[in-house]
Amino acid sequence: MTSRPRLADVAARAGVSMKTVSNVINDFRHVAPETRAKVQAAIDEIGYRPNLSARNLALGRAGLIALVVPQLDMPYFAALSGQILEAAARHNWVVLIQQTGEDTSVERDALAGHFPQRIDGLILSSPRIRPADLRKRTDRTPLVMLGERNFQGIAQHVSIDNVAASETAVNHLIERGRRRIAIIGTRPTDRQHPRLAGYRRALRAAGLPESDDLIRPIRNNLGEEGELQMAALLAEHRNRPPDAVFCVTDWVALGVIRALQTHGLRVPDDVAVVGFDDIPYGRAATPTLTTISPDRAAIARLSVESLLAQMEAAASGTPYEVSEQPVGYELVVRESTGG
Amino acid sequence: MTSRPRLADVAARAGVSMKTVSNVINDFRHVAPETRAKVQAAIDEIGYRPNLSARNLALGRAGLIALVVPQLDMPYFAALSGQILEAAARHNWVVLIQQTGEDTSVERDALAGHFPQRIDGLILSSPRIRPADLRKRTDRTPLVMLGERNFQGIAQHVSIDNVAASETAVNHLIERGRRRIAIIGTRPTDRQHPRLAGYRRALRAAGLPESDDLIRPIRNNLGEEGELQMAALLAEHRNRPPDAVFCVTDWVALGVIRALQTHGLRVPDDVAVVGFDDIPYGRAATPTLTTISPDRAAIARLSVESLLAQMEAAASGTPYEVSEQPVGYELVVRESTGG
DNA sequence: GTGAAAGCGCTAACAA
DNA sequence: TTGTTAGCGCTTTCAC
Repeated sequence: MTSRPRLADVAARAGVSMKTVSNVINDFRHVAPETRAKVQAAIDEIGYRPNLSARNLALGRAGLIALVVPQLDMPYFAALSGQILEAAARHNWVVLIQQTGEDTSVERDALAGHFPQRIDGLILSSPRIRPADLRKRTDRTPLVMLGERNFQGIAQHVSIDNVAASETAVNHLIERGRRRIAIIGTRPTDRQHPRLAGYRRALRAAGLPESDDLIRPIRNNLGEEGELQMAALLAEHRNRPPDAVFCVTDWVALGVIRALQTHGLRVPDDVAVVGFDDIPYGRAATPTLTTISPDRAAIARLSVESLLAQMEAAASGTPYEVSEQPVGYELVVRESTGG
Repeated sequence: MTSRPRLADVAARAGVSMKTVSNVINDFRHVAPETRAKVQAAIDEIGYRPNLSARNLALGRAGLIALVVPQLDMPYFAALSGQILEAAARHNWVVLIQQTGEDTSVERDALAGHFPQRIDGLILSSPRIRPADLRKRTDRTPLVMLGERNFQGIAQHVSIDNVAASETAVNHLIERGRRRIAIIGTRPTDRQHPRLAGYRRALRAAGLPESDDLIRPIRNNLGEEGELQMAALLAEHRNRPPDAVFCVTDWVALGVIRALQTHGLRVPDDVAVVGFDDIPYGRAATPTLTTISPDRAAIARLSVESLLAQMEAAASGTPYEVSEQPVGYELVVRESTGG
């Protein structure tokens, strides 16, 4: 056995044509059961495995979908990527993971289709891409956007309902008797921010006052940033600190907890904290973190399936109607809001 | 423009042959500068990008290397994978990430070369694979093993010196005046465990007593497991708890810290804690975690380069001598051992 | 239900 | 230094 067995070798061994072997491999109907068995036996005997480069070349596809995320070592994206890998594998796709390192130009390049390889589809999870960027896009590669921003009618978007989820989180704080609730991770003027919108809706529904000085922005999604902003908040409200904080991500929430503990405040007794994302650390932290847990498996599955649908639409000339595709989420109550 | 431009289109436009275009694309010497410029102009004008399926088919390679890790959402592997992605991209490889989910049979399948695609090389990071598994391997795909176990002369192994690194970590505790140092994450009888060996070496060098009841195993690398084992340790040594704990991973260390705080012990005042791996959470935890930080970028780079060297050796018929390839590490001192 | 042959886009002999 | 051409291994018309 000098080289790997080819389809022709299987055909020779089974005494059938290449077409028949191909039919068996691709699970086509209209193959006589005994022919199928004979071919399968030959495949097993010589240990044949198809050469994907050749198949993809013949089919005119790349066999590759790209997943663009900020960084793989950010826990939310690591978990998400893991799920997408599995969903893609179920459709025989290899996932080309591209890290942007928070570099907007890399994200724009990805949108424009500038990849080291040709790709069949693109899943883009990038907090920085705006609807305007998408409108400029001319590349026709099937695209799915992830993340909290809305892309109404511009691109297929798979996401939880961030407004409702945030409202749920803040309602939970209100139900636990909290009245002075801060939000860390957005600026009061950001009208497009769904998590801020949910926060406001919950306060309003409960008849609680909204005050912009309990809203603090972050420059990036890091624990250090949460720590900094929480410290600033405490400094500004020395006499009357908030009794709860809603953080736009778990990662920020961990920093917030650090700042609170550093300043001698107890979590949740003095200040309750809720995060967002349900990253693995939330369960190992002290205290464990209450959070919104999106159904990541569903996000992965629906994203991959949408790519497939877009390809099929393109192949058949049917237009593909983009939509906002909602997925489920759950409030996970842990120690940081009193268990 | 009905279909994507091909190499032949570039050749026609530039008025040269396909061979010349190929030479330019692959950056061969012996192309007249002006010819090169002309071809490059044509490439830019029609927006040509090579079809990798066709190239790989012609070259008889897959253009793919596989990376096998337990789970992408385990922070150490997420960070490592991110680095390997980048190192591989520099050599024009796409990385097929395969998650084993701690399933040993999946790991064995990977070793045997059972992938959904053909691959050019394999990087395997799996705590469960033993030298014996490797000896049975007949598949000739270039292989690099990662992780703490040694594979002397059986497979290329890229890793920090785990014995020395552990000794460094424990020495640090000793220098801070700790005398009763526990280790969590191994059983006293495991003679092959490099981190246990380093722990023992440090104690012996300092003339400290070794006692097997300060050594606790874990069933898997989880915070919950660290918490459990630390609680058990405290229960057994109620009167005289250890004054420091060396944990075989950061993930376990976070659980250990949880258990200590739950039992009213202060970290590091009462008990100092050192972890291993330098996962991102260590910086966001309270207290921040002292740890051994392996040079992950070097691990990634050397792994990919070794695959390349193995392929070249195979192509030229030269034997490839496997070795233990050491990479650097660093002790990062943070709050959990007193800053 | 099965077979023969053309072609997917690229590389690399071999020629010139 | 550049051109010609035969494959790489698979799918897929089209005939049987």
